[in-house]
Amino acid sequence: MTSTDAESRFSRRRADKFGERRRELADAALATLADRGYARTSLRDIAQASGSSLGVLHYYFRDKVELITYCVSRYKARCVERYDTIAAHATDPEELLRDAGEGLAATLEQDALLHRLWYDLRSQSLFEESFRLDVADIDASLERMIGRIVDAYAALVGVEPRCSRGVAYAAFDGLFQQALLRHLSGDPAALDDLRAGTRLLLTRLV
Amino acid sequence: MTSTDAESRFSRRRADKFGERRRELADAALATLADRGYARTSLRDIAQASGSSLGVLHYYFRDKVELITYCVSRYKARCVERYDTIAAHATDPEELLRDAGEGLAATLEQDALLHRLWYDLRSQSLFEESFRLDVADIDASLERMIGRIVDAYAALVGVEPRCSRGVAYAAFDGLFQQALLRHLSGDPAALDDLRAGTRLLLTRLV
DNA sequence: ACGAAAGCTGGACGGATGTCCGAGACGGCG
DNA sequence: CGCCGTCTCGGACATCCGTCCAGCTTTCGT
Repeated sequence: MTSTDAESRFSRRRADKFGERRRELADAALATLADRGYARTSLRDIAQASGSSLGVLHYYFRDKVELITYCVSRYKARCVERYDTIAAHATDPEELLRDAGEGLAATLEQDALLHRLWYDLRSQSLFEESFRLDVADIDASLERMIGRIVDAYAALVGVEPRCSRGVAYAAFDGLFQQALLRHLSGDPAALDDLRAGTRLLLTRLV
Repeated sequence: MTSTDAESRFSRRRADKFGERRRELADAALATLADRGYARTSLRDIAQASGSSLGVLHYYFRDKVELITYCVSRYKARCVERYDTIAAHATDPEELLRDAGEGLAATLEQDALLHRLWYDLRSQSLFEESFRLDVADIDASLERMIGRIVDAYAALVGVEPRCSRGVAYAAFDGLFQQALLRHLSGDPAALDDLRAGTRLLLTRLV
């Protein structure tokens, strides 16, 4: 055990400043990651953007992998929270169709860079095995969220969903990814097409 | 103009050994990219894997960006060719449903690493603007291919497709991407689920 | 108020990367 | 054979990266 072992330092206290600073640094790192992308973000970028230094990063995180992993797991929490707000509280099918499309379009517009980071990290996980577990966790939580919307719509129209959650999530994810691509390329119709596509997929898949 | 300007050297000849060697090197580079991923591939990796040297790469390509861009455009040609073989020649709907699912599953299994590279490059294009045009070209050609399958199926059952090509491609792409993720993670059911998902999407979307 | 622990700083280090170049090898033509 | 343009090699170079550390300042318990 070296004197810079983050683990032992952490366990030495209760639930304190140390974890708080870790979260603070991780959030700053997340902003930089979202801005530059995984492959182009160095520890120096993160340090500079967060107003700290290289030493601080290594003081709170054993190495870059631990930092990124911690960032991703925190990012996951944000994702789930973000998507859960879309869990439409509609009382009739038409309202839910509108809410679902509107929710997806809203998060696409507001958090475009975070979604971009998500697709970046998911692609990286195809090459870097150390990311796979966290990525699979996020993917599963997103699948559950789409599943809730599909189930809710099916219940409102009084039928059972006619496709698996996996297929439904895959289709919506593809739709969302294409919309993100076009939105970031400056296509003004991307958001409206996402709304229309959401409505179409939802009515056809259940 | 320096003595290493690939452009002028190229125009100095007809259509000759120079272009041929470029293609040869680009194909070797493509294999390395597919193996290690964009972010983890260096010029030294490419040189070593292709049995050449750093100097040769810089002799035939001005810099790394030109190499990668040329690789991607060549990769696009492969992609289109590959996907065009799926253009099912079926004579009845049931046969096309089977052929389409079988074709997607076959290319997913045989060319998994190339498809992985495609999703990697498409993610990178969200950050690196210089890739966007080529990526958009590939995306458009893939959308056309899915469109042909959808149109063919609709014609065989005697109706007009009930969704835009964009939505259809987005849904199939999401399905394929999820299948790739699971296939590369060792999920043995990924291929069968892709076949089933293809059938489901095709019948629901037209 | 004092000393120890925690927190932080800036830079040093070895290694990897993209770029570039000098020198040699190859191959066709005079 | 001898020459010269084409091609290739391996290394030099500056830069950037992740890691690590010696020493400084701040915080806090006693």
